[in-house]
Amino acid sequence: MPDVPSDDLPEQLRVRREKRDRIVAAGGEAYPVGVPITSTIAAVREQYEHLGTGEETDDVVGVAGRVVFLRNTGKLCFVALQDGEGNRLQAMLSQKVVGEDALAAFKADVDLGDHVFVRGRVGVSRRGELSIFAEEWQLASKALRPLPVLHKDLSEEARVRQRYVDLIARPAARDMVRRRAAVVRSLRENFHRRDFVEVETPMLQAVASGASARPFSTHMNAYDMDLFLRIAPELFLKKAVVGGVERVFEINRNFRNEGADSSHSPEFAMLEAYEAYGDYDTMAELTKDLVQKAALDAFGTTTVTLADGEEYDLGGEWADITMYGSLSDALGEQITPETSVDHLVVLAEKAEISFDPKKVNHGKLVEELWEHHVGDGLYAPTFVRDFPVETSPLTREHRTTPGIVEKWDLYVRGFELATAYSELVDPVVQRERFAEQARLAAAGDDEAMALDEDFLTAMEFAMPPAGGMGMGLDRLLMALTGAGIRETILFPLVKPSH
RNA sequence: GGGCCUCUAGCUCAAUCGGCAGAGCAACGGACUUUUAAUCCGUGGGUUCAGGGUUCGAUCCCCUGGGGGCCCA
Repeated sequence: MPDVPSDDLPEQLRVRREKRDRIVAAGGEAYPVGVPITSTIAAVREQYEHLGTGEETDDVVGVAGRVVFLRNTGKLCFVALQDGEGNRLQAMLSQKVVGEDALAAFKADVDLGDHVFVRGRVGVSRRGELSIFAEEWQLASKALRPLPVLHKDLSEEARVRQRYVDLIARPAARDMVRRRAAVVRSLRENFHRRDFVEVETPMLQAVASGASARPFSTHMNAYDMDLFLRIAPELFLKKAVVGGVERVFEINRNFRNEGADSSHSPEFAMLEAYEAYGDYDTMAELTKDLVQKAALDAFGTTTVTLADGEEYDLGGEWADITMYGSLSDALGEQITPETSVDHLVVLAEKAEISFDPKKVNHGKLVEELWEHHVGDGLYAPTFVRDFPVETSPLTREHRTTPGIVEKWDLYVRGFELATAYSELVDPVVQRERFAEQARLAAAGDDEAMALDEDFLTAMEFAMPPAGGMGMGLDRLLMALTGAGIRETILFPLVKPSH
């Protein structure tokens, strides 16, 4: 805030700015280009963990870290330096060792939050704390804002607005970043072992298709043309399959212009994979392996401990149910693809499910009824198979049962984690499905899937039979940690506070 | 979209019935050579989210708007 006169700043900000100014005015460096580190906090901790209380070495190291604890007992100062992973190492500054001037400067210049360099011998204090007995110290970077209290969690709002502070203050925030990275890495390595090729498909699209969702729109000046941010990479990945990239995957962001809540973010990370000559059964095996290996690689176990302490088991075989079968069981009457819309409406009204009459059809009602009577109660990992055809315009019809499609949704802890199809590859049927979506759109369904003519052209060049799968990455992290979606995303969208 | 809760010091939170706006940590001045959220003495720090209303008087009650959270759809 360069325009704010320092008089108007809160005391703690003003004090730090004055220290910076004083250091610089005296010819010192508040922000040196570097400091001569010889080791890291983590390495020193690991290398000297065997030292006993009071033991000292002649090994001299130089390390730097953020000051998270500061104690001054007169002619002796203690400072705890923290690295980005939360590892801490104490430094002791004794007047006898660093000298009177250096100690006085340390007391005058250093605040909680600063990055500080110390060089000295490694040993263990009388109280048993591994320490550097500083022979010299140097400011590595001066903090102008005070750290929050480190003994209490930040408020949920502060966590997302200032994630960088959250990362300094809260171990769970630091873990999430690294766990997420480990999960993504595990997924990629798993795909690479299976000879899948990673591609990136367009974010900016002339037609946003491949899912039932409302897109963000934008404008390209050079072509004076409206564009959409993608809602799914599906159609492009299928074009890649047509072109011979027969095992293909993408990990990237999708954007949906819909509500945001504890399980929906307007931009979210999505994994999609397609396998020529696979089907929804091979996709189920693939998905289970991806999730279980990700849990093992990132957490060391398939029985993960959630944020509330609960243990959740992702290991072993997963339950497998069908949509019509499980709905029939829940209702105590047989529901089939032939069940009339009128009867489904009666059942929906009985369950007090609200629906838009002008968008209603057999498939939507069955899915609504299923979510209400079955889906909301699903907790253990469960594949839900064989969806109505109306709601799955990109999925091929079931190989033996008419009226349903070869699609499954994977439910984990009550929410939808992944979905997969035996892909529809008949270009004539695909065109008919798009035509039906167009009718829904004309009737006012703003989530109906848009027709992509170039996609249909691609299909006419013949796409091999294939299985396809999509999984929300943020949701995978939610499933593995029990956190809300905004905790799994490093910098989630936040409205400006003023 | 609807309902409920919430916004106070740098941070986390109090403030009884509408009556001087507080605590812990943090900060400032001082003491202290083994601290682990040290201890001791002293001090300062507020646009109570914004705007309006009621009132002698509003953090508190009412209205409008904004941010955040939860539940429902």
